[in-house]
Amino acid sequence: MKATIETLVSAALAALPPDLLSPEARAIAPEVERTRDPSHGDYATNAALRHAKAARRNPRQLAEAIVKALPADPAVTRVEIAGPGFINFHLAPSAYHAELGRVLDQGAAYGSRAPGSGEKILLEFVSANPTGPLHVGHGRHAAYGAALGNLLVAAGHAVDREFYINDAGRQVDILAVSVWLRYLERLGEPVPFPSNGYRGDYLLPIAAALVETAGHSLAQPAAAVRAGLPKDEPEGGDKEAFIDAIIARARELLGEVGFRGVVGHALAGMLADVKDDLAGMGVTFDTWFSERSLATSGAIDEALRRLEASGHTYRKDGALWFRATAFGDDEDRVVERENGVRTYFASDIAYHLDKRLRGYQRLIDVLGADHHGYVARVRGGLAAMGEPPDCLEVPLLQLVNLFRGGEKVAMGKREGNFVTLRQLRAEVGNDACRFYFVMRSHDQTLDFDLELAKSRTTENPVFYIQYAHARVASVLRQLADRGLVHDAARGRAALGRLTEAHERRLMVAVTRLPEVIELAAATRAPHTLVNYLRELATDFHGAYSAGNENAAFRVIVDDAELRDARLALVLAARQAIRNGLAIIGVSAPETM
RNA sequence: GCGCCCGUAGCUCAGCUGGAUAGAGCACCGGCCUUCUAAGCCGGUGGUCGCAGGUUCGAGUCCUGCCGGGCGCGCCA
Repeated sequence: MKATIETLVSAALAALPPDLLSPEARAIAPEVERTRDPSHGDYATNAALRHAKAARRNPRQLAEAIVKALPADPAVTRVEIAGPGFINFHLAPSAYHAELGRVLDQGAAYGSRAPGSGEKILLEFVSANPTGPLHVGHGRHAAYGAALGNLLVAAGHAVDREFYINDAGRQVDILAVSVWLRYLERLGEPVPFPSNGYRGDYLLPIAAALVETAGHSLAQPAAAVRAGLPKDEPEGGDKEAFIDAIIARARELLGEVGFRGVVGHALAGMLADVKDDLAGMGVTFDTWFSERSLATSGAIDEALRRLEASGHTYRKDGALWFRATAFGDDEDRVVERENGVRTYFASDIAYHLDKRLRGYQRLIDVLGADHHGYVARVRGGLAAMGEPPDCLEVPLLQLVNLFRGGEKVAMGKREGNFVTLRQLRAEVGNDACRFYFVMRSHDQTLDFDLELAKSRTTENPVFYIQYAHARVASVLRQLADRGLVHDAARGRAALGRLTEAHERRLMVAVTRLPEVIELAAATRAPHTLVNYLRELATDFHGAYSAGNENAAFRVIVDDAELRDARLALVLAARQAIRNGLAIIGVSAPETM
C-alpha cells in the first residue's frame, strides 16, 4: 500500500518542470509515512516541505503543484494539503480490502519481500567463549541476533548466521587443562586445582566423557604432574605462574598430540553444550567458524601480507604494528609479537577479510557494548586491506540486569552465582525469554524482571499478544462447535460491510506489518516489531471486546455474509500476529 | 583524561533516521462479564523531553558546552 503512494508521489515529482524541482532533488526517493492522526488521512508525504527551499517556492505552493501532477489512482479517494505543506492521502476502503486479501493469500510470507532483492549479509552473533556455559547476557545476544536475522531475511536480504568460535589462545589451554585435571581426579589422581582454572561443575560431564572415550590413556600419576610446580598465589604474587606451569607440564607429559586431543575433546564438549542451549532457545547458525582455522588456513598470513603490502605496518620493539591511527583509531596496534605469535587483533582482521572474500557485501557483528573500542580498529584494518570500512556494521548491545521482584540479582562470575541462560529459560520459559530480550532497544540497558516475565497476569506483554492469537483460535473453535463453516470467498467479497471504527482500526493495523518489518530491518531494531505487535494486539482486543459489549459486533453473528467478512478480518489479524511473533521467535498458541 | 551508550509521565520504556496537538504499559481513580477466553475492554488523572546555547519553515530527534548514570580504553582473548 505504501509503495502505491510512493509511486504516485514519484510520478508527480517527475512531472514537475525543472524550475520547480532540480534533477538532483528528483533522484531522492520521497518520504511517505503513515499518519498518526486519522484526520490526516492514511498516508502523508513531506515532499513539498523538503523541496520548497531548492524550488524557491513556499511549501504549500509547491504542494499544490505536486498534487496537480499526481496521477489518478482508484486506491486514493482524496488528497489534501495540510499544515505547513504536508500532502495527505485518504485511501479507499477497497484498498484495505485488497490488502487483507493479500494477507490471506500470502499467509506466512505476508510482510516479507521476495528473497534476493537485498544484500548478501553475514550476521555474526553470540560468539561466546567456549569455556563456560552461556549466561543471561548471551541470551540477549542470541535473541537479538536471531530476530535480526529473521528481519533481514524478511526484508529480502540473503543472510547467513555465523558463530565465531574462540578456539585459539591461552584460554583454550586453560580449558583443556581444567578438563584434564578433572579427568585425573576421576581416575583417583587428584592434583590441586588452579584458582584461575575453570572450576565450574559444567566440566565434570566433559571429563567423565573423556574417561569413557580415552580410558586411562591420558592418565598420569598425580605426583608426576605436581612435581616441582610453583605455588598457586591467587592473592598477590604471580597469579599465572601456577596455571602456566601446569599447562606446560600437561604438554610435556601428554605430548603435543595428546594435549591437542584433550583440547579437542574439551572444545567439542563445550560447543555441544552451547549449541544445545541455543537450539533449545530456537536459535541456530548456518556456520560455526573456528578462529584457529584462520591460522592453519593461512588466512592470517594473507591478511598480514595485504597490510604490509599496503604500507600500513611497521616494526617497533621487535613487534609488527598496524598503523591504525591512520584510520582513526586512538593508537597503533600490534599484530605480531616479538616472539612471532599473532595477536587476537590479527585474527580479527583476518576473520573479517575472510568474510569479505566469502562474498558478503555486508558484515554485521552483534557485540557487547564493552567492545565498542574495537570497531574503529577493525574498520581500519578492512580499509587498509582495500575493503570498504562501511561494510562492517556493529550493533552494540547494552548489559542485562536481572531483577527478582524489584531486587537486583547479583551476577558476578567471580561470586560464582551468575545465572545461566539455561536456568533463565527453565524459570521463565522460552517465549518470555525471547520476548523480553528484544522488547527494548538494543542500546538501552535491559532490566529483566523474573517475576514479571513469569507472571500470568495482565502486566505481562508477551501474554497480551499471544492471548490475541489464542482468541482467534477460540472463535474458530466456537464456529465449528456451532456447526458453521467459514466461506472465505464470501467473506472477502463482503469486507465492505466492516465499517465499524474498531474494525477499520484493526484493518489498518494488520496492513502495517510490511512497513514495520522494513523499518525494523533497516534500523536493526527488532523492538520496533515488538511494539507494533502490542499495538496490533490492542486493536484486536478492542475489536473483540466490542463484541463482548454489543452482540451485534460479535464475529459469529447470524448474518452469514457479515460473519464471513469478520472472520476474514480476524484471520488476517491472526496471520499478522503469527508472522510477527515468528520473527522474534515467540510461539503463537491456539489456547491459553 | 579520551571514546561509546543512555537521560522523555510516579516507575519501565516507545517516539517511524528533522514533521502536524509528545505516546504506550504499569501504578492510581471510575465504569464493563446472561451467549465468540475479563490473561480482556472503555474512560480519567499525570510532561520545563537532564540544563544552556546553536542550526531552520519546523528540534524529543541534528551540532556545541555543561550536569548525571552505565560501559570501555592491553604485545589478554
